[in-house]
Amino acid sequence: MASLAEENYLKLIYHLSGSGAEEVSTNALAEQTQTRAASVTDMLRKLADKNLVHYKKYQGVRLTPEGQEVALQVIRRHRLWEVFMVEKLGFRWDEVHPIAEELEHIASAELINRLDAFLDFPVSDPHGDPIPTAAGTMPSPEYEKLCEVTAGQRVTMMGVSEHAASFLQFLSKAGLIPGSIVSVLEINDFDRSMILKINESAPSFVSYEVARNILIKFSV
Amino acid sequence: MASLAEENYLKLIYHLSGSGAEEVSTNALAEQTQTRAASVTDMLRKLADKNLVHYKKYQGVRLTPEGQEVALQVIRRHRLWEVFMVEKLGFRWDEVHPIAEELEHIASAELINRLDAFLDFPVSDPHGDPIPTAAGTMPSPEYEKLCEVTAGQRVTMMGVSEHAASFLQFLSKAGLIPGSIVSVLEINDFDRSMILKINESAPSFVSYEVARNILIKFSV
DNA sequence: ATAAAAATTTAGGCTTGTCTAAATTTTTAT
DNA sequence: ATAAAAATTTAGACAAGCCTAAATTTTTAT
Ligand SMILES: [Mn+2]
Ligand SMILES: [Mn+2]
Ligand SMILES: [Mn+2]
Ligand SMILES: [Mn+2]
Repeated sequence: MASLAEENYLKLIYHLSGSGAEEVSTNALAEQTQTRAASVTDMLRKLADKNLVHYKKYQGVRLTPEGQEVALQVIRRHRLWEVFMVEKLGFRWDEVHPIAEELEHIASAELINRLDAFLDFPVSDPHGDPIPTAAGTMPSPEYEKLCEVTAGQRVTMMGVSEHAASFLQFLSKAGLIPGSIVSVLEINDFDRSMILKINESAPSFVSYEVARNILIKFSV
Repeated sequence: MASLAEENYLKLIYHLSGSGAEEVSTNALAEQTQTRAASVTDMLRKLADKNLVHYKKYQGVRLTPEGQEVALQVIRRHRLWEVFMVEKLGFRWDEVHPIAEELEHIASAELINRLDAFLDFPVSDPHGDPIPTAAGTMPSPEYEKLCEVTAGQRVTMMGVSEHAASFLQFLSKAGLIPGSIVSVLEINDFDRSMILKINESAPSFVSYEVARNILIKFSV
């Protein structure tokens, strides 16, 4: 039904709107799609004609329920393929995103549901992002940012909010991957950098910029 | 490099040319692609400009070495995904072709080579068709047609030369799948139909039309 | 050897998704 | 409250892939 380009726009609108909460601007979409604002305007009109977005000229855009459903399906496919590539094919978590960008457009529901079962119904992808259900709902686990943890606390690494390959590679090297147990040994007041103990290995240093992009939950 | 449409043309030219042996006509391509001859002509000019086919007006088309390499890659991807769907996801062999038509266009070589390893380097797909190597060569096992077997002989079912879902479903019901051991009990001279014993089950009847599309090798 | 038939190509056009340049609307700053 | 700046839309264009209708070339049948 929705073309590849349309699916990409819908997915992007979902992400940029904060899961559908706010309006998304034409320029924000143009920046992320690597296209020009004029091209975005054209597409928004088409999506509005198909009832996939609410769009009023100059007023930004948001997903309709139909548009959100398409977006969530695409995100579900993307994240399941990422799990497949990491868990079954042995890819690293910093390698899979660009390939998932292509695989996410293979539409067969039968394929995706069987893949889901084959992977044992994972609830999150290799980066800790939740996987929408077949029924089209997005689980929203409540994680904190590592930068908000106080010294002396022990937390579990749950995911990232920044997906750049270089960032992910840095985290792997530090042993900071989902599931890692992290104790905050020390926080430097001046720049909010942290010294962490990760899974019983030697203490390591992370900047505020890094800590801000790590999602954690407090260990019970 | 090659677009999705281009990949489909190249793959089709490969198949219709008998693995590159003969020239393919515009009309033959138009019929299979469900497009008009005029559209095929347009595409052939584009493919010729990119040095993927040899094309002379009114004289038909054949693949260049470059074109053949692309075609074999696409066929390799198609067949590996079919193995994946049947072996890992539990699809039936009559269900996977349309989905593989989409998956075959995901280009990542890394993905395909890892998938190949994950599947234990299969040499043929669920229909018995050989899988081109990563290096771009097509294995060509030499199979006979079941219709050429004489009464009393015992053979192994190796594949099919007709891929229609209805045909594949019929074969499954009869237990005629790759690997089955088949003894030809009787051949009816009049219509060349056969009575077979398949894997020790009760004798079953197949028409010449069916036997003609089953590939076998003689058991050693 | 020719005329009819079949195959193929050319000409002109359409849709999707993109572009640049120009016009318009909204926002921001005085 | 305006004027400048920023954001957005409109206008006109283009490539990819497809279409129909008409022209051309090749093949087949007399
Ligand atoms: Mn991703
Ligand atoms: Mn995409
Ligand atoms: Mn197939
Ligand atoms: Mn295809």
